[in-house]
Amino acid sequence: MTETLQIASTEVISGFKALADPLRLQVIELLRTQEMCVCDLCDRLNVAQSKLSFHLKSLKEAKLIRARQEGRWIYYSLNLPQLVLLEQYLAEFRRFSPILPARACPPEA
Amino acid sequence: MTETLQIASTEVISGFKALADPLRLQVIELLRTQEMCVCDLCDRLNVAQSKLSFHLKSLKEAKLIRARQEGRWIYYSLNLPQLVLLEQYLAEFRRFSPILPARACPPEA
DNA sequence: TTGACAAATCAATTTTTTTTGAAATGATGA
DNA sequence: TCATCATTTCAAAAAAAATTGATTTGTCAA
Repeated sequence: MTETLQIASTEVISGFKALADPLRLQVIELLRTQEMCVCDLCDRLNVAQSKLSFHLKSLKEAKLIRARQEGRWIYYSLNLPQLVLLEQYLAEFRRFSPILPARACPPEA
Repeated sequence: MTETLQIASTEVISGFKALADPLRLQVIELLRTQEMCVCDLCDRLNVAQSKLSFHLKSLKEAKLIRARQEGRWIYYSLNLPQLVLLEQYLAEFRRFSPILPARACPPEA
């Protein structure tokens, strides 16, 4: 395996972006153990529904959650594989990082 | 082990926030294999120095990188443990997530 | 000392993201 | 068909983050 300069994909970036907000992270954590409909999430997070909707959209676009409609309700659930993808992106750094040798900047003339 | 509702720490959030930008992610990737001084990073990323400085600060505040001064140069390097912390935060989800059972919203009267 | 250079800081501006409340959509059951 | 309810969408306002160019800080070497 060579250098593998990982051009971070848009997916990775939008994933991190979606996780970079306390409310969205709380949503993710609530969905950790079970599917939930919007009204439940609203109640538990005590947040206006249109606000929540906005954040759910961002999580969904980042593919971190999935939506399933059932009658008038929409159930959201975690999309584990996408979280795993981000986890693995980070794991790469651990995998192949020399012990960070210094490197002289002014090219030793 | 019980529910372990992980109140995502500020550290985790600022970590993800710092990673949620293409330029900052590129910095992280460049530092993956070696320490680098600001001028090198500037060159490689072809970006104004004050702009880079702004982003380096955000990465540093998130503890994802460290700075070491040597003469007039400042060398930046990855702070692996902090990346690992984020990795582990994500790993938690994989560890303890039931296969996402549905849950009826209108409490079955 | 002084001049040159690396890097950080600053203030002003621009861009992006978030919040808010109101309106639209769409499914349901009477 | 109609009223109701869950949710999304929208437009305007507010807040936060990023960009820019100029200035400052600090270090070194002449």
